[in-house]
Amino acid sequence: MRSVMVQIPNTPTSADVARLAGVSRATVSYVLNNTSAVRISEATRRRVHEAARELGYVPHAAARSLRAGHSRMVLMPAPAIPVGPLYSRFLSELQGALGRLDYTVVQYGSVGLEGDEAARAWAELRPVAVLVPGAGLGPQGVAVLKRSGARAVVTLGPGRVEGAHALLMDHDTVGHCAGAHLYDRGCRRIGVVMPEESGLEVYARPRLAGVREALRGTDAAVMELPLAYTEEAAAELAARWPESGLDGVFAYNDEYAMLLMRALQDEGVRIPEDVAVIGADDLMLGRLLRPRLSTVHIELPSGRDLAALVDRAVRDPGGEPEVHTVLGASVIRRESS
Amino acid sequence: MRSVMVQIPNTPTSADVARLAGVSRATVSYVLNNTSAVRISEATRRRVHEAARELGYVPHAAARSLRAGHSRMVLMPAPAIPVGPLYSRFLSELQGALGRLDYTVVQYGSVGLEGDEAARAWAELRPVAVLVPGAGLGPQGVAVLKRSGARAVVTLGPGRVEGAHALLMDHDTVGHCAGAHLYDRGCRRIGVVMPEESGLEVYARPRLAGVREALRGTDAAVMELPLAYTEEAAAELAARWPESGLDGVFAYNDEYAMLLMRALQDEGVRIPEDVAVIGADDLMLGRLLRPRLSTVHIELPSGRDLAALVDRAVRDPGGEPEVHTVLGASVIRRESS
DNA sequence: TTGAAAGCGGTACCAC
DNA sequence: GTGGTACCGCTTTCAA
Repeated sequence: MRSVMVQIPNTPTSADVARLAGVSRATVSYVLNNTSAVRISEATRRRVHEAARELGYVPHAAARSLRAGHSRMVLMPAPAIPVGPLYSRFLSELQGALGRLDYTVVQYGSVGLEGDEAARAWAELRPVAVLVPGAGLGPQGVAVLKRSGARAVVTLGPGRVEGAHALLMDHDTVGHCAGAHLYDRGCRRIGVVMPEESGLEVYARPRLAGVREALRGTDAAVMELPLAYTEEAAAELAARWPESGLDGVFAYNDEYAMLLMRALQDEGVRIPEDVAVIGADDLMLGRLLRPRLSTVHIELPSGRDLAALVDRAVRDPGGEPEVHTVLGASVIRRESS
Repeated sequence: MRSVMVQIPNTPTSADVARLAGVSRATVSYVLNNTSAVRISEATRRRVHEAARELGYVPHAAARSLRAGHSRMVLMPAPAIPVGPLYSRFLSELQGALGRLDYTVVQYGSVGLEGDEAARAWAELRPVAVLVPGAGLGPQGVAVLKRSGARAVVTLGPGRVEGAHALLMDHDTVGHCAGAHLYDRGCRRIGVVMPEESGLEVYARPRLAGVREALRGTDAAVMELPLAYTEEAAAELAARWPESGLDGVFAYNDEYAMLLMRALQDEGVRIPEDVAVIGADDLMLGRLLRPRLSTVHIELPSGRDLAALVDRAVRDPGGEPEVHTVLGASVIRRESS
């Protein structure tokens, strides 16, 4: 004896609530928003709440923000590639922190949209703030967003963009750490793994540059090692290893390091005696390898700090763009180097 | 000589465009939306486009959908825990497919919101469809969403919910595969790793149940092995291994399998001679372990199929909820079992 | 071919 | 204390 009501009822509006409670729409608004500037009798309050509950009334965010002239929506593009536990934690923390500040975090599925074109799509939602990881957003994009009401645009990536706040996450540092470490360990012919998977160049290039920089002016040579994330590619690379004469390698990250280490070991190359290996990201799996993997530990900014920056920027949109360097990198030496 | 204009201009509206182009707002709307029901002279078209470009006009999505009475927004909760490459791929594919069907995919940061409470928050955005992975959404939540205009609610998880379409991803199957395989390999005392990390019970419990089911009525015994994702916890578990008498273990997934294998090997337990190990998810790392890790390969539904389901449901909201079983599982035997 | 105007749902000012 | 009402930006009928 359920679902006697087959007809899907229209979405209830505040007018419906008002009618059912026998009051005006204004009163409904006052009650449901606890407007302090106006006093409503307890009896009326109850009637309104009761009516809203009965109808299952849910306010219409679009109507509200249209009227208010602004929203509390913080928009980020949804990551297109798998993100590791590090970044994932950071995201959760950020969402939690922004949520506590009463912002709504929304990740926009921007598959197939590029840079400033994406910015237009985001701008249609009139977010109060936009957080953009990676490069790809240009000054034009920032301008579009600001003109459409975004009070804060924050980039998280390698460089700063005119008009936007920046959390500089310069992966040069990561490569620099790795390069310096390998050099200290006595390596003079150093390979740097460059993943062939698309979407990773953003991190791979700066890391390579960092290694180069760390070794500039020394007697060490740097060699790029393009590598697809497959056993075959790794085996092929390992087969050519002896003739390469490499005595050290920065494997881009721990996962590529594991792939490469396995291939090298299968080939009879000894780690670290024949070649020192270091990864990055300090993933659990590095500790589980034998020899244990040396790695560059990366410290992302705290989600709470970024949330605070966003809030500050929203409250004072006129302020100078803040620029913070937030990517900490430090070598964790284990057994592979 | 840049930024002479310091004053932040107000967000341009279609009225501004109309004024600049010397036409009415209606005409602006016609032109920018390519309304076919009405013919606008080429000259006017150009003037409007020109004006829009010059002002950097971006339409206001909220106003538009308020007027239209519906949006093209497909909402999903943003994952709170790190997602693996499998699910990540699935998400990208889904976003791409929905994007091609002209939907906008938005992931709502629902950190700290529970089930039907979250549903209310989502409903405020008046999405045309809602996709909810996992359990946690009850019939009430579905009702709230539908009443607020969602034309399709799809759950992706272990069970179905009254009123919602369901993509049944029953992880029992995964455990069942693993259990049956271990039994076939001769195991009779079988351990099942239960991750202690929160958020994973949703998958762990059904997988355990699947193992139990596969072994029901046989002479094999099943034992739960709570395990935190740390080396210490794994070492402790491995230390107690001999007395446990286990000869087979389903390690929840490949990552926990790697953790456990390492601890067991460090303890001198031989794999697969002393104990057979199988993981799940068919991650690359399983192929890199020695012995190579047997695993349960999991087949998620195609993003395109789900996108099609959503589109169908949106076009025909009255239709019976579709229920599909979409989780394929098959054992990939390698060397660890 | 173009314009005037109503109205989507909510908020907040001003009367009563 | 409560109600009437103008208005946020956009679409779409109806008239001209």
